Amino acid sequence: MIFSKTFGYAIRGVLYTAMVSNGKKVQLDEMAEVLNVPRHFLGKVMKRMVKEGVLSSMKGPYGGFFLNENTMTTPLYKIIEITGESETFSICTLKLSKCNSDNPCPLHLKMEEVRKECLNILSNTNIGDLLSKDQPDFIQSITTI
Amino acid sequence: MIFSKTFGYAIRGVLYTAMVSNGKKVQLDEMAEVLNVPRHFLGKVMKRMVKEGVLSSMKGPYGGFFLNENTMTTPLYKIIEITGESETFSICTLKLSKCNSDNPCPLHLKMEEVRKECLNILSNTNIGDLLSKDQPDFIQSITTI
DNA sequence: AAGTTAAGAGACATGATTGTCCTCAAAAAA
DNA sequence: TTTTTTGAGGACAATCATGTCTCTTAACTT
Repeated sequence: MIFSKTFGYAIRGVLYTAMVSNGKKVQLDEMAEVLNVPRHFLGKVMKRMVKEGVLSSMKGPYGGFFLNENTMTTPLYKIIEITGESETFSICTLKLSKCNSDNPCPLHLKMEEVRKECLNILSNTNIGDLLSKDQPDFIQSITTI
Repeated sequence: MIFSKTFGYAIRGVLYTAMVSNGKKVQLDEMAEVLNVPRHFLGKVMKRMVKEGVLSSMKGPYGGFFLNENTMTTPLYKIIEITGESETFSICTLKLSKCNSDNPCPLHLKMEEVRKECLNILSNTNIGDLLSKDQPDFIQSITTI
């Protein structure tokens, strides 16, 4: 499954915030540098996360991004929605808009199962799940591009 | 799985050729019109199919595209390769180039299985398989956009 | 041989995604 | 209240996928 770069940035941004902020807030500058992501672009991505309630932010000195009550339980699919990619799971592989179960293209059935499996993963995995593994070099795994 | 429009055009072009050509050849003009695809763009896609041996073509009057000994046994994955999308199956969901089984990103394991399943489908399905179903309105299913 | 028909191929146009730059707004510190 | 720090937001640039236009090349017909 190929999703946008934006999706990758979003996940990594949220995960990084969750990992390093123990009460304190994480600044965009730090985040962009450590994640090796264009700062202003990341800013817009994170802004959308905040707007949709996945994360919170505060301006001014000692401001930055921080977790809220939703963050850990946000399913990855929610982030797919926010980055505008939920159509991924309904768009026909051959890009036929009229393709569906009743009028399937020749690839429809075979692809349907893969699509569903992927949708299941993204719906049933949340941010907390990604963090809860005892991966010693977790930070490294999301910052090494 | 989202692949390019180009991939969709390629598959539909080859399938259409296989369906309507009984010995005779299929012209680009007809194909583009029936498939509802930009003519010159489709031309370039089909050209690549010919260059890679998936299909054959002939210029001049009564020329056009026609099947060859490879067409029916061409796995869909071959067309993925031709349209330059084989990286789909190795690119990390978070777009981390260093992500792999030894140094996995938090999503790596979960996505790996989906990716493998999809790769299996595309490797084990060929053009002939897509045609062999007795779908009465097959042509309609690949021409109705 | 000349004309016609079709694919091949290059140059350019458009649109979406990604990336950059500069300014604004809010929150804290001085 | 002024200054500083930080995210928010708009305008624009670069890149890549897709689409359009025009000319060239090859094969057949006359």
